[in-house]
Amino acid sequence: MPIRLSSLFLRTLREDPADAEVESHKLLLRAGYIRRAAAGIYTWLPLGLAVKAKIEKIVREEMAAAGAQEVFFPALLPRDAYEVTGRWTEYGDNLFRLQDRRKNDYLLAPTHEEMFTLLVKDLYSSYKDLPVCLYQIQNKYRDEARARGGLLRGREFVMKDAYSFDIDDAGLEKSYQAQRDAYERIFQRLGVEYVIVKADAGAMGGSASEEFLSPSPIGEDTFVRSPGGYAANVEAVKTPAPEARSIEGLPAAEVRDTPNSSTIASLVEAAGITAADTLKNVVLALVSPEGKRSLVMVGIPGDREVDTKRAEAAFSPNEVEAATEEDFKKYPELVKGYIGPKADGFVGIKYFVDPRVITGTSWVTGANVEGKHVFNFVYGRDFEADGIKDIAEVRAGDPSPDGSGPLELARGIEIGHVFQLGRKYAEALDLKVLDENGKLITVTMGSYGIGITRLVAVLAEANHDEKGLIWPEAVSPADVYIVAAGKEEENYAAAERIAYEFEAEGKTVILDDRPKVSPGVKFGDAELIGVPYVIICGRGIANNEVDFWDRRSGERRTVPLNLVSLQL
RNA sequence: CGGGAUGUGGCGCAAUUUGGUAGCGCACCUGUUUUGGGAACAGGGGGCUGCAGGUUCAAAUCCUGUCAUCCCGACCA
Repeated sequence: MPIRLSSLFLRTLREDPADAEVESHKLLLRAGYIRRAAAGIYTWLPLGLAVKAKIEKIVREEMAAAGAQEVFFPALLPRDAYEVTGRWTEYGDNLFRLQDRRKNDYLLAPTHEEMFTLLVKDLYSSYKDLPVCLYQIQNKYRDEARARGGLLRGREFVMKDAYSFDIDDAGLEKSYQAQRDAYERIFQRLGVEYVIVKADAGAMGGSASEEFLSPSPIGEDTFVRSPGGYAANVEAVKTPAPEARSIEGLPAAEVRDTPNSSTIASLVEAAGITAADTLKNVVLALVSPEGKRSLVMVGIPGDREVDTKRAEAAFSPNEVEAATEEDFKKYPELVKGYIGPKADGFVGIKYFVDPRVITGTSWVTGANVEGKHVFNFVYGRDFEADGIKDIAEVRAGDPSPDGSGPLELARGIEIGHVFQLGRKYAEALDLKVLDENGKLITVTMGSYGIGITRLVAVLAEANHDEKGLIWPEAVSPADVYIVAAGKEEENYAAAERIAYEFEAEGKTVILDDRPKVSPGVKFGDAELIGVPYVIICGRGIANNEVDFWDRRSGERRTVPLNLVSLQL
């Protein structure tokens, strides 16, 4: 049966809703795909549901092809499982918590690692059962501090999450590759542009991790790529260290007066050097998961700022904050504005340096005395560090870690994430199986996510013009959109006939059979709703002709009625 | 959580400065005419102005509190 606009639950809007900012959000609301129920929570209308179902269908087909089996967990979970892994507390304010009538704690699941792990533990106990890969397509709940962009970052959203279970690392590698390949096929079939970037795996304690980003100026993730094909999330970029140089013959370190030069800018101005010649020593406060606060100092080239995300990744699982006045008070040795590395170090403060600070490099840096800096301060001769921390900002033009050329910075929307979790959850939840020698071994896991509802937004974002949406064929709510225009009965009859012909061929049809609606309104709605092919049954019907519109190219042509079905 | 802004029929907005009891466009309903680019005319339905207090003869408007929403930032397995 064609979807009839005369009875479809739909109301299109002529004006942009005031609280929508990004195009996909505006258009999905205007074209009647979704309605806002609360901040970051959306109701799906028939058209929206059709698009979502198309995406899910493709995902299911490719998951099956990759050997994954579908299950379905509750979204409402008891506290227990999350207590074992510590996430009941660790997840913080982002977790939706609630109680039942007996005051037992529950949560709305933000993710399901625990449940999958426990399910496999529940049913399997032999290496012969593995590998196995399970997935679900499910609502997730995260009480985001700030939902944004409509479907782009919601507090309730649909995610496909898959988990692989293997007995060893080689198996995990294979399972990971199978999912990664499936993701490539899924995104290709959906017609969505994507870049696979290396991601930082630190926080989750696993090893390999890659994100699928869809490049977009409204993306929340910044990534880098090189002409030679390197791509990584900024958090994961490893700054290449230059070759160590000889210390021989370098001028001796020299403390000079540099009054009123407590900032890099004023120092550069006063000393006639460049910011890149200076070593900026940033004091950071680390807050451990247990809430303990400690200070560290990191020396980075003076022309760069600290990238908070990179710092968080480098010091994970600690949280990183700027040191406060109170922190400084506890360490009177630190002379603000003139802080520098000390041969014997500061008591209680670890000192790290940027990877670019290597043996033989010479710096201008603080002398730990008000109004003085030390020049020709050479790493490996005059000072050392406790280690390397790569927390400085990455800039366009920086060399790629693999030597494949200068990096370019771009924004992207995360649409998928594949991740070798390893044994973190299996260990925490005691998921073990017997191996062929009858010995218990811990299972190793992979985790693979695709943001289904986010994909609706990403596809809308990438496929629209000023008139409305233009869906890729694979996800369009229908294959063809037929408009009965004009008032003549035969136009409506012809539209009906064509609709049933397409349906008979297995195509899905939206039929605008609304009586007494002017052609302009119908054309406008057709363009707004965005089915890629539109057929107009109007004044041409008298000559057995219809108009065929290609929504994407804008091409319009008149075709004989009997050849209509050949157009698709 | 910090900064900014906004809450008025389904949607977009006005009236708030200067208190006087809510209006316009779209959408919706009825009728007539109209039908290839968001028709015309006539008639009509729908709003405790986010909520709670307060001031006042009188509050959408002033005051206090509170809640919510949006944007920027922080945060975001």
